[in-house]
Amino acid sequence: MRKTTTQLDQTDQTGLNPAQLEAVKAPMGPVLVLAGAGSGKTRCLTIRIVYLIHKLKIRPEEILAVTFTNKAAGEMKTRVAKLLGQRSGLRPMMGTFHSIGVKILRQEREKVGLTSNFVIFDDNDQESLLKEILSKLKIDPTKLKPALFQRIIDRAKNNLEEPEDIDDNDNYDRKFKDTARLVYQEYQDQLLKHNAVDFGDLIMMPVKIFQNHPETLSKYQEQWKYILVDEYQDTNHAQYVFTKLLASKYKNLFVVGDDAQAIYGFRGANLQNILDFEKDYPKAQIIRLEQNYRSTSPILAVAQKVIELNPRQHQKKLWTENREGNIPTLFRADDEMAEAWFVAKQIIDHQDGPSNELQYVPDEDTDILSRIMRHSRMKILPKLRNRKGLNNVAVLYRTHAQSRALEEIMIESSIPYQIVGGLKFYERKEIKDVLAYLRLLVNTNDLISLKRVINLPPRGVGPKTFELLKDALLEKKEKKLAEVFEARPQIRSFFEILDSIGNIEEEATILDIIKSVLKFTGYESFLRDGTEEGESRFENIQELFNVAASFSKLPWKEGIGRFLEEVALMTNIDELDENSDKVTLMTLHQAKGLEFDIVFLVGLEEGLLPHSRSMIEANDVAEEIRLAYVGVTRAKKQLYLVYAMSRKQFGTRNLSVPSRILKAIPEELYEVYESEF
DNA sequence: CTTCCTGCCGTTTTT
DNA sequence: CGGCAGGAAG
Repeated sequence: MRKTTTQLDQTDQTGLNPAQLEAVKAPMGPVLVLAGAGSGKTRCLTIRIVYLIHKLKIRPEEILAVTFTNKAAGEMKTRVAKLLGQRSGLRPMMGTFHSIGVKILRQEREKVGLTSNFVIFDDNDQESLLKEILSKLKIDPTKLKPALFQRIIDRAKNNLEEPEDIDDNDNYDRKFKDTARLVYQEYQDQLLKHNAVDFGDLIMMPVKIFQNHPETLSKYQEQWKYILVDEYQDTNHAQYVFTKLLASKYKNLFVVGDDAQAIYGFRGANLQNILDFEKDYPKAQIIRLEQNYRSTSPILAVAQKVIELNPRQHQKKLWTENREGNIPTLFRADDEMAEAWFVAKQIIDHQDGPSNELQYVPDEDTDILSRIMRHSRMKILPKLRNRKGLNNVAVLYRTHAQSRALEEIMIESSIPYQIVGGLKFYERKEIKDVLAYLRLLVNTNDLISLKRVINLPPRGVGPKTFELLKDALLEKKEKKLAEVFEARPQIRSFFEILDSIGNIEEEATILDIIKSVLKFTGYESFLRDGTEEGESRFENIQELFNVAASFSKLPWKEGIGRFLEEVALMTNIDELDENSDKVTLMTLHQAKGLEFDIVFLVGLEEGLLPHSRSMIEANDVAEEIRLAYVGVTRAKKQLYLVYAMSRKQFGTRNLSVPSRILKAIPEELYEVYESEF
């Protein structure tokens, strides 16, 4: 016991201030911690978990902690384990709403008509399914696009509403409302037939189960008596109801968030959830954390001006004791290449010291076209020599498309970099093909996967044959199926191959199975067609083995199930490797919760940040401002603000206007970087 | 059914 | 500029 106390005291002494300590030790009941950027809110939440276990002697398995990403959950798990020491036994449940939703669904699947080994459909699967439904219902997909229905379905599930109230599209008319309902219904039916769920279902279905089965809700209320939620400002309505139901019995709900950092409105996040916390829980304790431990005061001064563009939400003013610090730098680039060039030059200067090699000799003529053309002569970049410590540097942008120019220059100047997101590993064709084979293996109802792989390698199955096959399978008509097999013997052997793989003894590992699939289906030889590209695609699959290997201790069927689940719920940010010495390139959304010594915030232009699509509604612009605020507050020591006077998009060059966000920052808060290039 | 080519359309942000 | 859907030819 003595040791326990000492450990917690040590925890307390590692720099928690009185306000943070108040949060960690808040009495049981509803608690809202309103915490500014860089105030250590996630840390408070983590330490509170340890406090509950150590000081209050709460059993770890009675604690549920919800994080925003799997990566955050992983970090929290590591930290909690470390703080708890070598204690054996159970751990608190930590994960995202989605990963927790899956766990509940696995337990309660029969209540919503799912059977074991159901699969999770991602956006692409969703789109394929919707396309089929639209053609079946004779809806013109050029007029009412599958993407529109995806939005409707998402919104309905996020808000736990009927799918009818979408009005943000010029296609809207009276008939459309009925169509939306019809498509939604058919879509849900089809999902069930495929033994599949989508992302929205992972939250919505557990909520429905809780609502329809009080005894089940009660079971989970008893299981998790202590609930903690991080990034509460980004919860949507379904997640809010999910939390509220679970917490309604014991009301030991501890939520942490910052309304100034709410950036997921487009995904259904409802800022009102955090603003109304006091209304929902009248006895709630509100704790404010306003001291910032991350950034220096010149950076915070900029952040403050940015967020002041928005009307006041919760009153909060950040402050820091880090008075010293470099003043942020503003750079006006001619175009996106010059912007990237500036980033690279700053990194090289920082790592290797300022270099004269870099001097650019300007032309005499100063007209805009000549300046625009200059980047063609900027390619004289030295190579980076000192590659240590690059993981402290991040380049943040609004859209993935902006990464291209940056990437080019990074390669040219030998700056190691990692791009988070964009073309995801798991979105590559060959990877998705292999995953589809695996999905089919554990869930023969997954016709979307069947469609994907039945003709890989070509087995003479086109759309027509596939329709016949699908009908035969759906209606379970042996005779029809026999006919199809008769016409296309290759289909029969395809199923025979899958069958024989499916009958491999239980002790086989997931790796054996993947190898068998690659070999016996002929996919491997199909992929390795002798071209260099084929070989590199095959290498990607090799990489998949590394991930799958961590499931090789399980019986293969279970291993594949877990593997597929992990892959489906994996996010870009989970792939981020902080220990590799590389500059990180990512979107502002992905940067949430992270921090870097040096941050470049690029593309500060009207139309990009705030994004043109956001300017239709004032509310959406407010979210863009918060996004900029998130970006600025990622910087610990040095902040660069960059914009380009012209930018190429869709192959044509456009002149751009500096962002209103820049205009909101008084000139004395930054220094302008002057250069001839 | 497969392959190859043309032309069109598009880019917010993601669990 | 680039990805991909859809059409024509083999």
